[in-house]
Amino acid sequence: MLSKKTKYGIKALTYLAKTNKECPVQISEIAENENISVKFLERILLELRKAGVLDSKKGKGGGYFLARQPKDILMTDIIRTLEGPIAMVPCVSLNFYKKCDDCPDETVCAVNKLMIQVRDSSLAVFRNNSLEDLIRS
Amino acid sequence: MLSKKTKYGIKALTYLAKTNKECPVQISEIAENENISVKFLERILLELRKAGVLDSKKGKGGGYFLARQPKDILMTDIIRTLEGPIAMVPCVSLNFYKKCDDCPDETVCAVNKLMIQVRDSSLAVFRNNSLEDLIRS
DNA sequence: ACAAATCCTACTCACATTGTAGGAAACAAA
DNA sequence: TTTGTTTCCTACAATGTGAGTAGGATTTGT
Ligand code: FES
Ligand code: FES
Repeated sequence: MLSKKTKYGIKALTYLAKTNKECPVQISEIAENENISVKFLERILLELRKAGVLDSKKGKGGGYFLARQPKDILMTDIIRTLEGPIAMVPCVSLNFYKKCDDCPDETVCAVNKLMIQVRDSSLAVFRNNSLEDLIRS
Repeated sequence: MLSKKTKYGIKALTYLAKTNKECPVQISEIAENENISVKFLERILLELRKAGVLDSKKGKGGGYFLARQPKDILMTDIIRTLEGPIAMVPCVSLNFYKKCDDCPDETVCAVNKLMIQVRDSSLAVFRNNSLEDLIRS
């Protein structure tokens, strides 16, 4: 199940991409338009900024704005930042690999082989969708 | 993240498919060979039986066995039984559809459109893999 | 009758998710 | 330089979910 955090993050980013403003957009504006708790969204946008997807400006007239062009922000970036691994088991994760404690040998593990296929197919979708693709469709 | 329940379920089923015995196999035997808590596995196999994937025999000499041929047991059956929806958001689930409470209109929701693609690609993998495919690879 | 196995419900415990509180730091404008 | 506005950051609370356990009821072969 997709976490609310990731869901809210995607919605906030699409909001920023759609309302293609020059000036920074405040958290409260995004939260209001997308029905998200202000304080929760605040933390989410902070994570996205630290990941280099967003940039921000403090003080009066401040707010958030995209750090790159929408076409250069891939879903893989967003998902990995907010949701974590794309793979369903740690042993097939490209960016968050970890051995499965309960499988003696992953080269003969049926779950491993199945989940590699699932990872690849999901990854293809996320890689193939930029923020621009999302607001176009 | 794939739950332990589903992971254990798949492993138990592949064990049954591999050790292609005539007689029923006891929970304790599967649990021991696959490093699974006996009582936890007991509940899992019960769910699979209720879903029609497994069948069982009680009393002495009893145990579990596949209800169908391995090639006729698809991953979609197993995942939906143990893990629940394949989709990452309820609004794109084929078998467990539910409206998203926080999205006013799913026809204009970017998350919805993205997750439909993810669902379709995952579904293709699960539909394309039977229990027989898993033990062959 | 007895032993061996599944069946079934309820319970506990640990952890993650979701959301909130409250202030510190930066910035612009008066 | 003061004031108000905004992001920044940490800690906390409430809730929900996952994982595993306990204990007995039921069925079945010998
Ligand atoms: S090795 Fe990771 S699922 Fe078996
Ligand atoms: S309608 Fe389900 S994610 Fe927006």
